[in-house]
Amino acid sequence: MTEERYLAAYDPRAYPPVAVTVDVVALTIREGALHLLLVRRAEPPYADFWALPGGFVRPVEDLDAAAGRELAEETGLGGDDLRRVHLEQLATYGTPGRDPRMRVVSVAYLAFAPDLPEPSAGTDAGEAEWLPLAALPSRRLAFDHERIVADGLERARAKLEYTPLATRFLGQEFTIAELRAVYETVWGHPLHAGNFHRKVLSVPGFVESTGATTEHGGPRGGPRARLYRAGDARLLHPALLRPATEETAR
Amino acid sequence: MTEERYLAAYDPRAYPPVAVTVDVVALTIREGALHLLLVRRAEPPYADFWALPGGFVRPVEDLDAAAGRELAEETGLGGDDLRRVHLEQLATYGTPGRDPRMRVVSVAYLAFAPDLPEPSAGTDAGEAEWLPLAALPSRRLAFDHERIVADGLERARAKLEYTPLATRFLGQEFTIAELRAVYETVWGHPLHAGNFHRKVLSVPGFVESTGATTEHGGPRGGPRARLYRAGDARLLHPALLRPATEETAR
DNA sequence: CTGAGTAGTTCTCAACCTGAGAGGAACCCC
DNA sequence: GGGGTTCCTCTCAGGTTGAGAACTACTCAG
Repeated sequence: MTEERYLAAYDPRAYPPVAVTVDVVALTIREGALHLLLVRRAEPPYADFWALPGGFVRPVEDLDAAAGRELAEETGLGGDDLRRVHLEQLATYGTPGRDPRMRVVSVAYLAFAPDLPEPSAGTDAGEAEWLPLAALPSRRLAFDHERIVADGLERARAKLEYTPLATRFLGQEFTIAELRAVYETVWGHPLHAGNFHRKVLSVPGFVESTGATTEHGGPRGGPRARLYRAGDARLLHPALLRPATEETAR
Repeated sequence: MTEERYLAAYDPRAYPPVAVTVDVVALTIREGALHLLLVRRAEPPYADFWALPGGFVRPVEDLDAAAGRELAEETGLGGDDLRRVHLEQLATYGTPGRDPRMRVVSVAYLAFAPDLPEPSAGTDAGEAEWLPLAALPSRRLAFDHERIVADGLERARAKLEYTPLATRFLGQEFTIAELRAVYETVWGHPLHAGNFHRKVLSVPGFVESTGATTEHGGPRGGPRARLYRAGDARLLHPALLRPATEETAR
């Protein structure tokens, strides 16, 4: 059996070393637009390029923990704030040559965060920023990070359909209109306010009422809105499907 | 920036080595039951335990290629047969201590295969077998492979909802009833034949008619069935949702 | 060869869900 | 105080789903 042959005959220490890293696609919504957390690289390769926050997994550290640590380091977030962030494994990228220095296998994570204070605040160094996604196409990222971001975005769009994770972009209490704005921002098209409202309230466990309303109406008028918090569902049934996008990815 | 500090100050060669492996959750349907490909380990750790087929990623080998190679080695499949198998990345498992020998990060893959000849046929050694999933609970697997299998099964069930991958469990041509049997097997409950039929034919690109029918009726009677082949859709719109499973994973 | 049973396919009908539009009411700003 | 904006609810038509039944073509046992 090949596995056994390898385990027996093969001493990994004798082979070219492999490094394992984590990279985080961290998304948030600021001023109605999706933003991506990027850090500026100081050293080659790709010096001065922007890249996803990430780094080596430590010798005794779980992958999830490494991703959480990287996110905390770059955002300056800790404790409770960090606990409000959704973090999930996205995919693993390990094509030979993706890092010119050595074989690097990178486990990518996807994070949804509420609107946070400016990044890099807590950390020791370096430039970090929340980049509006609209500005991304004009910026080349290090390594294969553009592909990772694209995969992350697609995953994010899909996740909003069948999970209540849209609430992770918002504070503890939010209005249905704010929740709708999250969907519109991530999916990139407007939704019918009335139908969205009906649907959100009809899915069991998506949101629960706090009984309270906003203090004031909206800045441009309109009544006060009722406030909700996230419910206890982890999956939405029935799902909130996004309007058909013409071609079904044939 | 922490990543940079590491890259500069940190020589991975000086650290305890990390090994990267792939493991494959390969599923097929034989005699109306889901089966999982397992190999028997010859060497410690977990000698004599059954495990997922897998092994080290070679120094210059892409992750997907490594998974395909492991699958081919254990099934004795090659060329065209292998091309009919669906292979996708599942998730990555890297908790420290999951392999007692050293730090091992394993990239798991999920495969859907049509009913294949007995495994291990083409390979050089070792025991390999297709185990009916019903027999799995009574068997302890090596490492954290039970968890990986559980994750793979959940992914498989979800994938059948919104992709046409159920066809990958079947031959080039199949009847709607055979397709329905795949869904019933993977989801674990019976489906309404008439409604399933209507739905499959109404989703664009799921299946296309060959114009032919089976040579004979079924073994216990019934008319000949029309034959179809997989269509060109890669996503099902609208999806084929599985009946609500009581608790919505609250 | 015949009749009972099985299964593929189509149809019907009620229940539900969705998209689109409209309207009432609360609120902002001027 | 009035115009414009937004939250929330309602209505209605169209589509989809779940359940059941009908029709027909076939196999198998007798």
